[in-house]
Amino acid sequence: MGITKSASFTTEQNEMANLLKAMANPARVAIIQYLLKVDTCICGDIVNELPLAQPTISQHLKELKNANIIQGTIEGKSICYCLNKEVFESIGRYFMGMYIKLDAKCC
Amino acid sequence: MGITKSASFTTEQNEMANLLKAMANPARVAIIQYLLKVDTCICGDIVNELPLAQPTISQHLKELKNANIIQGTIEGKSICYCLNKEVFESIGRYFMGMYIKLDAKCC
DNA sequence: CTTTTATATCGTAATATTGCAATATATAAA
DNA sequence: TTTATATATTGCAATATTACGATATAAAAG
Repeated sequence: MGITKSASFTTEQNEMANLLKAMANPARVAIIQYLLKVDTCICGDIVNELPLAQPTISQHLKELKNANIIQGTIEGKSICYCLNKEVFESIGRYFMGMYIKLDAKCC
Repeated sequence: MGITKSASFTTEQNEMANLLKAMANPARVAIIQYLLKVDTCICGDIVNELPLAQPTISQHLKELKNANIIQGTIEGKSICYCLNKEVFESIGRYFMGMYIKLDAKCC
């Protein structure tokens, strides 16, 4: 039905799925990589960096903000965005933890 | 348009987005966690573990297989599934790498 | 061969996502 | 105040995802 049966799963499972979903789009991957590359708060120029219309990017930024992956501060008439470090540590540990627990041998 | 402009982004960006998308669903998060928990190849009992119908789980397993996150081997009339270790190392490193590069200070 | 068990595929309904034009809002500059 | 610049919101069309009943396939058991 296009609707995910969230109620059937744990809060942790739903939260992880939502966080991953917020990153699971090439435009948002590109935004994250760009924010990492410039290594500082950037004001405004994300729109010029990506081959998408301004409303589309605004929408992607909103989703990243909702997922707490980025934060934005109003700076005059533009907005400064940057990545939230803790989120990347948390996801990184999640996956590295799985990797370490996993056995090398498989079926 | 519901269609992602994949052609506008790099192969790496699209591949990362696809890999994350394959994990970005609570049912698939639950499947991955279950496969990790049992810590061995399991044959058949995923359907009994999750509150979803058999065709739905079959579909989720197919998506995980397509993304190379799990692999399945035919074992008589059932199928043995297990997680692909490399994928988790690769994603883990991706996020930990970002975490390390990130500056503590933000806007 | 027939039945049982395990899994896959098809078809379809409900809902979600993506992208953008048009437009709104808000601040800064003139 | 008027204009320019930056970002957000609305509304909508195109497409994707999720879930499942019905059915198909495939191997093992009887």
